Amino acid sequence: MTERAAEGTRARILDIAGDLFRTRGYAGTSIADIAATLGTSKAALYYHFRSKEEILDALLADSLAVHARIADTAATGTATPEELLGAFIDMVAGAGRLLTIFGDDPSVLAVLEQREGDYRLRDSDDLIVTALAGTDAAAAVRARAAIAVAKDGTKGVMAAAGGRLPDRARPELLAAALRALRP
Amino acid sequence: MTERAAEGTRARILDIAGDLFRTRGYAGTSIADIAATLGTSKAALYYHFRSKEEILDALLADSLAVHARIADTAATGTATPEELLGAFIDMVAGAGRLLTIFGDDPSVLAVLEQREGDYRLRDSDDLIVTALAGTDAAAAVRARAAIAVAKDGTKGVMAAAGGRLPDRARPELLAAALRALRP
DNA sequence: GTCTATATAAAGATAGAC
DNA sequence: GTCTATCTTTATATAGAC
Repeated sequence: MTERAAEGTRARILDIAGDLFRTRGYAGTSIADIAATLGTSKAALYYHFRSKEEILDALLADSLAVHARIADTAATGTATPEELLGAFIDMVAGAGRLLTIFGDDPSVLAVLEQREGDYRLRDSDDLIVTALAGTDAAAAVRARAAIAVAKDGTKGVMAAAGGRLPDRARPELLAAALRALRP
Repeated sequence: MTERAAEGTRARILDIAGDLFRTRGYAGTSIADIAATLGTSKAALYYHFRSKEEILDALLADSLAVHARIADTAATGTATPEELLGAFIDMVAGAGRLLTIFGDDPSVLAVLEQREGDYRLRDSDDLIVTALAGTDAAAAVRARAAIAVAKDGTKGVMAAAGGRLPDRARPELLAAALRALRP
């Protein structure tokens, strides 16, 4: 029963931290901020997580895994542009508040890039550009345009719609991304 | 001569701070970080700027003005989509390292949004969407897709090209943005 | 204009009681 | 599991000498 309660508290912490990290940034959010929103003391937080960075890791794990999987798929060359760009849209839409954290926050990217041997976000973006564009420079520009639609366009639509992606928006975004991709 | 030196130092501080804010985030960068890169003491910084936030303001002033001007132009309804989207590309490309600061950093947006009566970044984005799309929902999605290309697509191309926008890339991005805009 | 030294506050994190 | 109290480090910012 206590174990169950701990699970719930842990989830609430992640929920609150995700919100705060997204709106104030990772570096701009303190443990005290999270504890205050949670309604407990700072020490209570440290029962559930050993550090602020561990909270960040827990939040990023899923999103990073999804991103890596898309990059892997891209690397094999078996996926169509529709599938790749659609996967990006679904990643942003599905991760909801979580995903947007690491794409937008330099203080998060700084933490990730400082860890050597770790997963490289930018590298995997390059992989996907290559999968969409090959080696042609102009095609690479179009590929980055298409990715911008799938990621940031989706994010913009979600923000304007109050945090979720309307059903009608997905095909519209995918079609726009594909038009951006093809001359 | 001292006055001139002060001007130069001030510019160097802005240059360094812009770099650090961009890579580590505003909240993730300390005055000590800036002073260390500058090669002086922290106290020396406070001769040129009264606070860390004043440094941010100095960096943001130009970019915010440009963004507001684009929104104003959009509001009058006199500009074509080509002109609006081209202006966004030029804004990102021209501001170089500076502009990307406030679009990417939640800790910067938190500072800006906390100041009431101040310029609203998100509102002006909505203005531009309306100018590009009118009231139709599907068209609004396409407008956000086009803006994503102009802003984030440009940023992505610049990052891949080492920080500047290649000549060939501008028309390619603009064309991609326009294709995203039109069904 | 830049320095050393320091005031003051806030940060991350831990100890030990309950 | 959560608390109060506290340690340690780091942050912003200032005082006053040079």
